[in-house]
Amino acid sequence: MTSTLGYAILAVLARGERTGYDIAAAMRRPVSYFWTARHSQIHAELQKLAAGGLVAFDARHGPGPQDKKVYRLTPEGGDALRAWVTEPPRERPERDELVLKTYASWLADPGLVRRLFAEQLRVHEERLAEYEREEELFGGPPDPGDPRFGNYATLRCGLGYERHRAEWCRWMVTQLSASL
Amino acid sequence: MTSTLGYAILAVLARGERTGYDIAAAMRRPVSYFWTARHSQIHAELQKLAAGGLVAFDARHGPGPQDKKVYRLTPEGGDALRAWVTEPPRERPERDELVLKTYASWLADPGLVRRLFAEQLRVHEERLAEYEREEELFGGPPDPGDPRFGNYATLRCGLGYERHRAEWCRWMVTQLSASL
DNA sequence: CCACACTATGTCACTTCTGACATAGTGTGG
DNA sequence: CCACACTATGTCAGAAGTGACATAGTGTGG
Repeated sequence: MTSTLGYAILAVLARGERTGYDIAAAMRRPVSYFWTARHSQIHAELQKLAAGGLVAFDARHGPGPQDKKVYRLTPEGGDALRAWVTEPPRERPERDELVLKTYASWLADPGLVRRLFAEQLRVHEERLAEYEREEELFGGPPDPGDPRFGNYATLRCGLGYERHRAEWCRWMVTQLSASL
Repeated sequence: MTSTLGYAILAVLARGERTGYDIAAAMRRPVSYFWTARHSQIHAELQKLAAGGLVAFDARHGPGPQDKKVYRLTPEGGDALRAWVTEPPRERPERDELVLKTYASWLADPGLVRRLFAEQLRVHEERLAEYEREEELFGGPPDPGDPRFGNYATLRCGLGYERHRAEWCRWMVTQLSASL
């Protein structure tokens, strides 16, 4: 019934009440690195969730032509989120533009391909450093019943992902250097 | 102009001529693990690519109500593909349902969450074993100018990804076991 | 005091992707 | 000889996601 975006929003609201704007900001750099949405999508989804009784809001005076709406989880929303969490995820199709480019890379100039991967390597190394700084702010893993466990566990995933990705880019650069 | 799916199709056709059905089959388990599309999307995209002159086809007698169409890259299609390969990829938003569930996992029953990750771990370990078998079929990395380099490099990426993912799932299971 | 960034909500046209429906020949195994 | 899987192309409704447009108050720095 509810889309995955809906659950992403519920997961954010489980941490505390937020405006649509706050939720969009939390998702801009993905909610701890794994789900993004524009505010246009979030406002629309919040209306659906409110219609379904999974979230409720108080209107308060705020800037702009409309009042601001502070959303919170309803008990039904909490139940729906809890039930969804332990259900197996649908196998989301992986779509990765860089890997697709790699698949076709034999056609292109090796020097240009090498530059592409060197640039990507830089991006992943930067992100890795950033995540490592953030990891230090946690003094080891929180308890699995603590909301902070969600943040820490997703950060661990991001950390592993960036490491894998950086290593692969480094390997690509090596391969392409050998052939020049 | 052309969508990423269009380039995915061009990348497949760069290996040789194919019918729409062949392309869909190649993408069902993603084109070497990174891009998927249904046949309904592929047929529609092939029509656009043909209209744009990036691919051409010969109709041959085949099963079904229509003739079968064997598509091939045109010189323009090859140029477009080659140019696209070395352009930086747009930062595709990451959307990962399992990581989203992790973010909300502190709300749910730790035993059920543990089961979810144990199951995911099994999936990744199986896939890893499969990829490792495939890697053995290559006797080391092909030359970067060889079409097989594309296959090998994407396989390497898949291998690294599955390893990272399995390791993370294992860590999650450990965390959730400690708290039971 | 003015410009600008930030807070805040919303609509709309458009693209992309999914899942179901529709149709039909060919080859294989029981 | 029949059922079934595979080859093969296509349409269509609807969901999901993007980017631009529209509007306006509040606080900060030069």
